[in-house]
Amino acid sequence: MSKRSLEKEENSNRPAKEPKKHWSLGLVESMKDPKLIYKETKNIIVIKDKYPKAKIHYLVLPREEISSIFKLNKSHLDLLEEFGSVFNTIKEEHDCELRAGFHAVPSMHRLHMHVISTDMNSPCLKTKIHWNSFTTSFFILYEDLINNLTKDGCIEKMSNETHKSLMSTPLKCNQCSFEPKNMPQLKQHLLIHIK
DNA sequence: GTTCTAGAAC
DNA sequence: GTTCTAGAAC
Repeated sequence: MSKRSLEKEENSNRPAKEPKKHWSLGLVESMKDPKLIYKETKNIIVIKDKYPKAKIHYLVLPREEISSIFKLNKSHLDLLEEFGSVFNTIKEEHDCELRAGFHAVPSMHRLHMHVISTDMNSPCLKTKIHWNSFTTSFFILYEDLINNLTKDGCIEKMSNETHKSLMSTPLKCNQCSFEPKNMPQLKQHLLIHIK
């Protein structure tokens, strides 16, 4: 008698034919989820980050299928100008300091600009990589990206060496000179900066 | 991107 | 013994 292998479907309600999508397409899926959409315009959708790394954390994405910052050229400057307008609008709607920028090495598909508050106070902020991806030059500020694109006509890829080096940067508070020993100590320390 | 967890660090 | 980090995930 042959042994029947068990189906390894995560969701048994979903038709088995539907292939499981790769995690890196998660943002494209999230853009379709009304529960996650914060606001939208003709060319842009703003969603709430599913794993926010601060009290406020949104993602600004184009409806156009631009996979990452590396597909950008000068023809996209108008679209990016709209990113800036959306950022200004979001700032008007919030009482806290907000920063806008892009990860130098994005993990997820679809060009996305992070709009994140400086408190960095969130249960989803867990690792050194999380921290360094928002507090080192791995985080390309919106204005810097515009300047680089205007100057070079494209966004240069970061070398693996630079990437590795930035991710292993020793922890340092983003609001003072404190250098915590580890992540729990950093997270505890961040609380003193909350008004 | 997150989850899980082995083993390093304490 | 417990806390914490960091690498694999087919």
